[in-house]
Amino acid sequence: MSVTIKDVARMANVSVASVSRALNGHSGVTAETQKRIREVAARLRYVPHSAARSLITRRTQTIGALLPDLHGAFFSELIRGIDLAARKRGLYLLVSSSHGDATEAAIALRAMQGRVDGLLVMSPHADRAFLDENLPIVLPTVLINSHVRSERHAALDVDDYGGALAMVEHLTGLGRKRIVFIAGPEVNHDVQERERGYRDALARAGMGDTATVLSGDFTEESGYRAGREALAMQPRPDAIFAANDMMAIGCLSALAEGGVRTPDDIAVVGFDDIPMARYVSPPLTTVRLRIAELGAQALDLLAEQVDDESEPPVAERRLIPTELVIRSSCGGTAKRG
Amino acid sequence: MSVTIKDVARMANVSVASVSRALNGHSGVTAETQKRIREVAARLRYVPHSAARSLITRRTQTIGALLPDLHGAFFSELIRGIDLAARKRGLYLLVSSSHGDATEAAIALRAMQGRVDGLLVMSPHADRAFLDENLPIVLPTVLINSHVRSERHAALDVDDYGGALAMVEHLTGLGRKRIVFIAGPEVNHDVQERERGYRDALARAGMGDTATVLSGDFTEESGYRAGREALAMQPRPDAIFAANDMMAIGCLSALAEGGVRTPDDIAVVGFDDIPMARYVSPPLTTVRLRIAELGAQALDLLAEQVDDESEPPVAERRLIPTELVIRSSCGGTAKRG
DNA sequence: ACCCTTGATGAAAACGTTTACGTTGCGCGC
DNA sequence: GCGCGCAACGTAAACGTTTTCATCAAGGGT
Repeated sequence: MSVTIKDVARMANVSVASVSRALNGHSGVTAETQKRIREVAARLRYVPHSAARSLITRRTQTIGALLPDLHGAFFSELIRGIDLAARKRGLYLLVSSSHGDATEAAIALRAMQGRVDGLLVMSPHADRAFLDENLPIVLPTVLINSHVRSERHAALDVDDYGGALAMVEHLTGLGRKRIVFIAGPEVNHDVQERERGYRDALARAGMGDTATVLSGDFTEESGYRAGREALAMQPRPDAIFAANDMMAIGCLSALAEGGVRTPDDIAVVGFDDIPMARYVSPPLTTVRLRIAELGAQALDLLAEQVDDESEPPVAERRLIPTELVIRSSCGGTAKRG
Repeated sequence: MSVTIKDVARMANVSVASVSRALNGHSGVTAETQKRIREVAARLRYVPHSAARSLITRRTQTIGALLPDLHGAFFSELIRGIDLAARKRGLYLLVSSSHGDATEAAIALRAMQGRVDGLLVMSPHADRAFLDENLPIVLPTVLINSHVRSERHAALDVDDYGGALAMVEHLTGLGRKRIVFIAGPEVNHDVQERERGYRDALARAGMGDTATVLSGDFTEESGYRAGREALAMQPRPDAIFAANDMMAIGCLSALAEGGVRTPDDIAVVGFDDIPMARYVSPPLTTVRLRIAELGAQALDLLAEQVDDESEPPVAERRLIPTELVIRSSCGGTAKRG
């Protein structure tokens, strides 16, 4: 049926061992015979049977990615980053996403057993117990944007804290005095970090006692509600920092409805830099996440672990920096589009 | 090191053959021994070595997806659809995306050789010659949204034509008389189909001679330019159909700037139903694509082909229906949000 | 009582690689 | 000229499954 290493060996008048050596660039084969073997292989369109190879080398050249049910841009950016980095290293990418619950995620994780050399895990279900239960200890793993701190697994997070800190410092720098924060789902790790950045920035500015947190759930509607709440406050805030862009956008509507000018009366800023952010009115100042970079670096980190199996996996933890995107909704200097 | 079928066999006092049979649910093993073997396997946390299995069965239980550099939501929806359908069938998903040029895509395609049981191909580079050159004939393949008609490969397309047809019929039904179309990149297959739908709908309404096409390239800016062009036309159009939402949004800006009311003076409609579409002012009437369904059905189609290898792959071609989303930018009845 | 069928089980081959080890031939130092 | 080392190459084992074939016991029909 398909052409195997034996066919190549026969056609080139050598043993299978030589073919293997020649094709893998190992020593112990003349440049001349190597050339001949390579030519024969190319002519026969020989492609090594990956399963057979994996069986003996115990390497699959594949890494698995366990991803959550993400919203559009985030997901594609992440995969793009991972995929590009993987291809650069000649690795394959096995993807499993959109798990409804922890059980589904566990099944997916288990299914990847033995098919991958390493694992990229980003999942809301992936808490400590979950990982201990479902992850084979030996498998190199990198946790992406996880709240779990494990001494066994490396982790790579987006710098939510730093981004929020920078954003609030920008607002205080512009002279805003009463900055309220619209929070997101409580369980969300990103939200917690963003709120922490908000509080710390206020504290640094000596305004720690002004911290005010309105509740939200990442939806536009909850942002709208929070906006109306803010309007009713006495004294009124002069800036609103929403934990994500969708809520900021909802908030903008509420303010516009209330006849309040943005940013003149109240500045509104968000987080994520979703595509829509630049099109709302006024264009939204926000924090950009470099998701592709997150994915790429996660893969690199993982690949390093996979490569030197000698080392016990260091539980390194890296942060991906965020970037302040100043548009006009904050009333500051517009640095970029 | 890891636990193999031999370990299970030894612990259960049977041969490896029986273990294989028991675990795969084959006949020729007592219910009793099967139970015993299953228990031992579970206790040892035995998981079959997939490479060894693939080596002998010549099945990898994996399907490959060659995807282009897609924009956010489209990409994630597609993968979600594919992934969900794949998991339902116990198949794995090997992804390779974001190929800059045809060479990169070819390399990626070749690399998947032997690692997958079937292929999902969606790529602007995947023309007839490309496929003939890089696709092993034996490998079941489904082409997604491709302009290539091949008698060798099944194909699954979004019904761009039908969507455009319905949209234009909706506009004519509302009494619009001078409907112009903003085209996208010429090479784009979707664009061509959308334009074809536009022209056919006009022809059906007996307005074939009013067909007017402005050029665009899918960017918001090109939509803006086309909008200004439309404003300058004599007589002015009373409806603008943009080949995608981003251009429609750019067009809206141009009209607003020109002091023209939408939809009263000129209706504006788009295509894609990107998330932003409902948030612009006025909310955009558009055509929704069911991308997840596209992905899911593509996988199903492929899986069928993989399963009955007896049949020579029928070059079936299916269409995924589109859905008209009526908002207020067309001046018609708002049916949904 | 004997043969034949049937069903459960085991032994071993096969899948296509990589690699440890053995063999050969050649050049080089003495 | 002789042994020695080394490079090139071949042989065969090993990886962990599935599956074919053989074996064996039990049971049923004559």
